[in-house]
Amino acid sequence: MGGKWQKGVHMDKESGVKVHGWVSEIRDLGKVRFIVIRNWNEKVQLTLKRGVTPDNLFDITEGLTQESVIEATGRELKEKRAKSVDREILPRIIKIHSVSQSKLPLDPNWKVPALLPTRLDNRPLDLRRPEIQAIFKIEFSLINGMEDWLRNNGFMRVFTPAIIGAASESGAEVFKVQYFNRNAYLRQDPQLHRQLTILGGFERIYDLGVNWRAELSHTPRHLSEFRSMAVEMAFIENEQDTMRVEEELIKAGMRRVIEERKKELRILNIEMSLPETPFPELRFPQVYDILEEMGKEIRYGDDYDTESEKLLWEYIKQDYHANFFFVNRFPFKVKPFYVMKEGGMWARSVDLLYKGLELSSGGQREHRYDVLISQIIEKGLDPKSLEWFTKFFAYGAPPHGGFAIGIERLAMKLLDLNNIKEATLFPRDPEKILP
RNA sequence: GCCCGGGUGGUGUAGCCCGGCUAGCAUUGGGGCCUGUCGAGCCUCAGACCUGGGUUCAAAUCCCAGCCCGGGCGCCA
Repeated sequence: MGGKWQKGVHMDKESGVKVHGWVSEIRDLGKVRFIVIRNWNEKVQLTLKRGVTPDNLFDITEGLTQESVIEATGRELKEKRAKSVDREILPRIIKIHSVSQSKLPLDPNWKVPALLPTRLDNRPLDLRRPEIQAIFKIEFSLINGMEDWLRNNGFMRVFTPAIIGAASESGAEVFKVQYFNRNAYLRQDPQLHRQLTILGGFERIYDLGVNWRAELSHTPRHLSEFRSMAVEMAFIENEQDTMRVEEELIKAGMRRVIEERKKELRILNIEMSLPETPFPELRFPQVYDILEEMGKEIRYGDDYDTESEKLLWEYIKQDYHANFFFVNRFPFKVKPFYVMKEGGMWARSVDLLYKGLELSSGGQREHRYDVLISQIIEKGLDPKSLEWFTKFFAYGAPPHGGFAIGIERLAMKLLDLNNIKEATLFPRDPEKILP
């Protein structure tokens, strides 16, 4: 008999409804026993009554523990009497798939909240909580909305290598891996291969993938392994084109979340509304003046620091009533060799900040072979070591640019999470690689 | 990597300043009572001072080291 799947529940007219899930609560009142199960869509109460329910169901559920996995078939009450569940069922059959040990390492019912390290050590149990599942459902919709927007606007998804033969030169520390009989590195950004794909004649691409950073960062906004939505496009006029794409992309992701994750947003108590576009743009060197007015002195030509990011957010909130904003024209000396210069000292290099946190870096890349080589020399790098990358610019390179948005950072800030690990299923940091 | 703060039953905490008697509470777990509970209730039992060293008659409490965790900074997404 083929039933149909509806909200994770198997429907079948003759035998009634079939439900499954993890046991959330058991309340035994002697002659009546309530078993509440939870799955990723709903909570269902099984009501067992002496005299109505077959006696064997009382027997087999006698030693049942919280977090055991069961399946039940029975009649659904048209008017449920249970308050805090979605449905109530009088079971006829109960099948026990797995009995959980008692003394749980954390309580998914959250009667006693566990701390983050405990939760991450026992992540599969933590993930059973509806509010944690809500985070990842929202993240799924966010990425889906972004990908759909990219596809609808002519971008093609590509996969670039995660293992690279030479450490790229962005300054971030890389993980070394044993590659047969020599050393290789895990990418800290798909940047350079995205550019090489552009040189391959693919004009609008994105790479949704993993990046690794071997930095000893102990902060609520860093991971050793994180994912990014990395976009690259050819034949741009200037870096403004990448900014227009980036803000629409973010908006499209948020629009999708608002459309299909109302329930999850409510669980997390988040009111999400679409930001206005275009996002405000601040530029160096005016950034120095803004900061100085706010009492923060940054030397002309230097990069700003974490405190400045927050100050600039304050400024943007007051003057533009916005939370997203771009910072453009960073000093060339604090950016990598491949960015396009602007007026000698600055670069067409753009960061996107949201609520005071850097979400992405990007901008226009240098596509002129001679200029690229001279910038490598200016940075004090060995042109020979980058030849594997630069030599293809000698055979025809279009103007191009792009950006990479940190997925977990975006999700973290959209959902007001206070640690990026909350937005990661199994986060990796310098200490933690298990589970 | 640097600077702060912290590790008490399975989970979350009180106690630490000012060392001292069965280390308190909640939740969880075992047993019992209850036919509509819903953070069920009531009775009862069980379970802990991160590791190592030092000071002292006596250390969860004071000192040192290590390990682990959290926050800030740097770096970045």
